[in-house]
Amino acid sequence: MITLLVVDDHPVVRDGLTGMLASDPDFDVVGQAADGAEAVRLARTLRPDVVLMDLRMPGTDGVAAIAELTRLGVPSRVLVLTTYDADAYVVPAIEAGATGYLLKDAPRDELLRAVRAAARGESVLAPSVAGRLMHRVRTPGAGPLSPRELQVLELVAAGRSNHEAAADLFISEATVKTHLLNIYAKLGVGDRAAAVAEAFHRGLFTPNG
Amino acid sequence: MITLLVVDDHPVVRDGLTGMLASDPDFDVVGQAADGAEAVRLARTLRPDVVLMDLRMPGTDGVAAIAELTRLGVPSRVLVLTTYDADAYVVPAIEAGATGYLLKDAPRDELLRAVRAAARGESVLAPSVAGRLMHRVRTPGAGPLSPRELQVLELVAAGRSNHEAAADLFISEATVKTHLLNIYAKLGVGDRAAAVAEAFHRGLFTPNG
DNA sequence: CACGGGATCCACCGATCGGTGGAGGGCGCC
DNA sequence: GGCGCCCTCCACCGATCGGTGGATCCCGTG
Repeated sequence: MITLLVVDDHPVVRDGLTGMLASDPDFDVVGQAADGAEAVRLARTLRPDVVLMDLRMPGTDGVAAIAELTRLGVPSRVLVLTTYDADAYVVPAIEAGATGYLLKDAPRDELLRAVRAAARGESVLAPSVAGRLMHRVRTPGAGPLSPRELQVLELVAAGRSNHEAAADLFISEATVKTHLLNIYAKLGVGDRAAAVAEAFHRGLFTPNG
Repeated sequence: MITLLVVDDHPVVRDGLTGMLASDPDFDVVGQAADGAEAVRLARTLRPDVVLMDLRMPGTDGVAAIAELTRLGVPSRVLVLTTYDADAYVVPAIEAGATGYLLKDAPRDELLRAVRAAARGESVLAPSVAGRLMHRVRTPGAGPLSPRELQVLELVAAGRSNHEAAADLFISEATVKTHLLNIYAKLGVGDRAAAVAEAFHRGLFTPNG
């Protein structure tokens, strides 16, 4: 018997997962949470075998929740289940201590197999996610953007010129340009427009009307 | 008794919706589909009262499916249920003939109420979606990008210079610049980087690793 | 302590871009 | 036919940007 905690901000998905898992007598969903903070609270008291965790949630997000569980030494295995397979989600989630990473378009039986595997402590990765990880280890110099670089890129995406961005950050325009050159190198692009596009592709930015 | 067709490419969501609706004796889920083409096929034969339709799906997407149902004169009401509330989805879906537009983070009871309302032929809109529509009517000159403009913007997002983009499209650089100026005006931005960001925000571009 | 990395700054140059103010042809709709 | 929209093209200018090749400071790790 495997006990589970289902974490997702969409009620539809929570119910879907719970229902799907309830159809199998091996599984017992002992709790549900709609955000990261609630997830940590419930995981600490319920101590489920597996936590099915979405990443993008209002308030405390999934990665922060995973890190917190790891820090607290909660023995539950965390299986990430999300729609997004962007770099910016995959790597931090695994670094934070996730046991597996699945995408929501996974078929029913694959999900059930993954939960069983996670309960045994095995690592389960969706194919595209695995590919992303391989690519990551094979690309050494392409580290992530520093916080400052991300700030600069956000301003650029907001239409600020180098000069304006410098004023916003209380630094010189030269520094902004240096940051941008480093950003281009890290993202493998040649200008600010492509850098913004790449930031969206990597999940550094999230589209929000 | 309200008959329903559930359309979503995620098995988890399909099951979640079906389960949620099955708990109420007024509803009867008579079919499920994983993409737009299947949705049209099933809707024609099953003739459900309401079609719960996701928009982003592999193959035929939701908007195309809605348009096809309208064209065929299928009497089912279509209630869009998706994660995305970007301009580029909302307006086309409603133009295509959707009766309502809900977001997946809607609570359980709101969803049930919306389905009943849709079955009666009433229009139901999520608050943020309604806001978008209001804004749309209040902003007259801000029409959508033309196909050509979208092409240009895509090239710019890919890091092409005006000169390179012109070569790609077999037009002069002057034309590319004209298109870009029109794009800036339509998107309400001042440079190419901000235009790319705005395109992602409006759902004109979709992030994809 | 030494090393590396992040953040800051400078001067200088050529290339590119944003902006103006036009113009003409084609297509669909009323 | 006229109107509007889309696509196309031109010349010119100032502002901005990309790129080079440095430099200093601070901080945390080994």
